[in-house]
Amino acid sequence: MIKKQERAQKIVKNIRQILKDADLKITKNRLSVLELLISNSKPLSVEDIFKKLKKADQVTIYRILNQFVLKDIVYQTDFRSGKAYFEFQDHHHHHIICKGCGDLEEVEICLPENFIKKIQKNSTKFKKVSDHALEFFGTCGKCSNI
Amino acid sequence: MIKKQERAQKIVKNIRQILKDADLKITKNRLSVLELLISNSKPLSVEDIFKKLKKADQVTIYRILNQFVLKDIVYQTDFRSGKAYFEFQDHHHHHIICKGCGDLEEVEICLPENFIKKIQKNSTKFKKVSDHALEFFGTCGKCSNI
DNA sequence: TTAGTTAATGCAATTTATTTGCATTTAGAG
DNA sequence: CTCTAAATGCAAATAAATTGCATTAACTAA
Repeated sequence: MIKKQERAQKIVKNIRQILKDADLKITKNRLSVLELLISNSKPLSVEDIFKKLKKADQVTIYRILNQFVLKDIVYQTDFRSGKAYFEFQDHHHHHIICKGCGDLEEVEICLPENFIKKIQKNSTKFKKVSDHALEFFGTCGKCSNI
Repeated sequence: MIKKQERAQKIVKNIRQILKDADLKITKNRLSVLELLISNSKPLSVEDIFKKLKKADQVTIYRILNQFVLKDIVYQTDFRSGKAYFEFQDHHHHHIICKGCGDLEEVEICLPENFIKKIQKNSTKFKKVSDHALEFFGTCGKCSNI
């Protein structure tokens, strides 16, 4: 019990610190959105967050997430679904998404070191690559048996 | 002059063949959408195509593009812009997109051979990875000087 | 601790992207 | 050339995201 409480306090403390570090005011909405993203390992849509929180307006969630993305607190991805998904980035990773059911799995492998360097070298317009989106698509076990 | 005409005829012939191979009826709209995508090297949005063609309804363009994607004739990407972009895929490649102005450049490098294999091996849910989206983001020369 | 300023929020309305329904037209098989 | 099913255009609907503005809450400094 104590352990769980301590852990919870630690997380809350971290969340506050994250907001402070990003020069964002500490508000109830920001805390709960960030806490939700941290405790959920999967990417969440605005709708997902709205349904789980209930107290915050959908517009506020949009605004908070856009700020978080600008401040590099959360990572935004699209999975060819027509809407944005958001994820807390404690470690860089990618996903495989099922074309059938949309289920997803984390992929821990990332691009080789020299990959980005090579791209920067070969580019005429770009000197610096700051970021990349890499998503894999496939069919999961369940869907391939249907 | 003759050369240009011959080339044009050849392209048109190819376009017709592409549609036939995909079991799609040859219609004026499909021909012009596909021709536009082939002659343009850059990914185009529905709006882009609509403005350039003028004769086809926007809804028809949506429907045509969705069919083309299903038939693997064109490739759909999002560049974190909130709308879909479409590109004729004569060769597999990726892009760098400027965070400032949205300008983009093709990237010819692709994932190493063993990369996909490794992912399939490590995955618990997925046996087969059929496809991937890889986009790089950065700041182009023009925008980094502003 | 409190007053004051600025930013955050909620609500309504709008914009933008995409999809759907249905009547009309057209491509292509026979 | 005719017939049928699919393609198209138009209107309307749905979905995702943004904007304007009045109200509220968070931080700063006294």
